[in-house]
Amino acid sequence: MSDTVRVRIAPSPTGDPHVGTAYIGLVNYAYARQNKGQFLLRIEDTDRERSTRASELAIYDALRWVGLEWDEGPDVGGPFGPYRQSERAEIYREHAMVLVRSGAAYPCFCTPEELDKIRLRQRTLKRQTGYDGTCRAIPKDEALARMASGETHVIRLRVPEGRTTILDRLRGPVEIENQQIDDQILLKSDGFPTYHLANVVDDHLMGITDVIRAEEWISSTPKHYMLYKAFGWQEPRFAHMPLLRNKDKSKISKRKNPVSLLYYRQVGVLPETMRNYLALLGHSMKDEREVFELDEFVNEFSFDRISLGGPVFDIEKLLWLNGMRIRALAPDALAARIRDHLYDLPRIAEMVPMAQERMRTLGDFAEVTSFYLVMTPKLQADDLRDACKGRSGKEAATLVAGSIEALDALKAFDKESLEAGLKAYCETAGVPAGDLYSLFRVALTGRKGAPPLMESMVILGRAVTTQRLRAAIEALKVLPEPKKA
RNA sequence: GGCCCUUUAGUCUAUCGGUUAGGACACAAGACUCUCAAUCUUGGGAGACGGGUUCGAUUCCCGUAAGGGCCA
Repeated sequence: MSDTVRVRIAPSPTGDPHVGTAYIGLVNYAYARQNKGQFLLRIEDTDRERSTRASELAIYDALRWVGLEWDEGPDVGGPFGPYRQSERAEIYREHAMVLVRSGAAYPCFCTPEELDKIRLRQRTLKRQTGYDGTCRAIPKDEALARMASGETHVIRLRVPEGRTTILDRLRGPVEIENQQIDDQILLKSDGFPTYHLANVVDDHLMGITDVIRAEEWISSTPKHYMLYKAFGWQEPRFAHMPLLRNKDKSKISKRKNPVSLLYYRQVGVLPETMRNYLALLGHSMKDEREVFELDEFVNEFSFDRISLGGPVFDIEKLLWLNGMRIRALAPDALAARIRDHLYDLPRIAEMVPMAQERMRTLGDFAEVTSFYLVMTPKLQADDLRDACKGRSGKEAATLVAGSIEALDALKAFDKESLEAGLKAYCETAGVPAGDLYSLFRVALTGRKGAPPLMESMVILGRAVTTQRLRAAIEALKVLPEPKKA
């Protein structure tokens, strides 16, 4: 292993770029810079169904926005590429074969039906479920021959007896019985690798010295140790950072929190606030300073100063910090930032079609479009009440909640998709579309009269739209019942 | 269900065996102010529980509980 520190983040390009990615990225970045090492970005797009190019580009955009520059990656290149897993399929296949030949892995020919049967039997016997190892016993020659004949198979890791002890820099040794670990699938029947194989192979081939990732991976680390051992490779050091949490302490999720970096950017959180705030979670500076710059964090970051309780992502404190940082800006600098954020021409141009026919003076533009720009429109109880069209607040809340799922299911967030998706939802829910739209209008704009809905949603974007709908659901749930006339 | 991780106020955290348990957000009160913010001052609020170890535990060990993650 080389002396220079090499670390990486490896996000999957599915959905919006996530605050968790920025959080882990920040720590990796700080560690790399502090040690004069390299910070790499690898795109884990082996899930061909869900990975999109748009999402990959959004990751670049969002990570650069928070100020994390990488030394090697799909877009900037580097000596250890390609850095996109979908372009490395052959490498994984070859490595899987190495393990099959050495006996550390074996092909499994069991069909899904057979696996179901195994599971069912284990369940009725109240035994631990998992692969029973049927194909382990197939002699290597026979197995190789069947593979060569084109018989459908996956490749599984032959998990040895005994126990595995991993070393986590933050927790010390963690021990686990190998029995707990299933014979992992390394290569799927379509020839694509699973996370574990791809991850270990890439980390090794890319010279990664330190794996700093989220705690959710800690229980798969023993599998990774086994793989390193099977290949005869030195494993990197591991550090598992605490997981960011929702208010209810569950793993941070878009159902309960805005998690898209794009959301925070759009709403006007400064990038330096975002990285400063993330640096406050799970780590503290020596003098407990809370407002500081990236380079200070790079200097002071230490694994010794990490606390392991999963921190709740608190938007209140984020906004307080943002206010502090806004006030600390020189007026000229702030002016420029506001101009870039609010009055950049493409953005205005997007809103003009909504505003033009509603304007008598130029100044009216500010009024008409204010709800696009504000972080949270104020919701009047009366307006919500009216928008319920006779339903109770709770019923309306359920209706909106269902519509969010319909929106989530949309691949594209454009006018046509929105219209089709919402219409279909209303039909299955047995609700006139107009009723839902009234709720949407108030939820999204804080007004009863506003520019066209679908277009407005497109301008607001997916993250802001869903966040506002969720806020409206909360308001609807506690909506006082109307006084009986 | 099995395994693993975690545990200081509503939230983020300091403390690396001896402190009146410190700071920050939020909250409350007051000051300033045409108002609202901002700012300043003040206030309430914490070591999950039970055992050990020790002269002494928030701190070390064990158990329980709770929360979380992963696997199924």
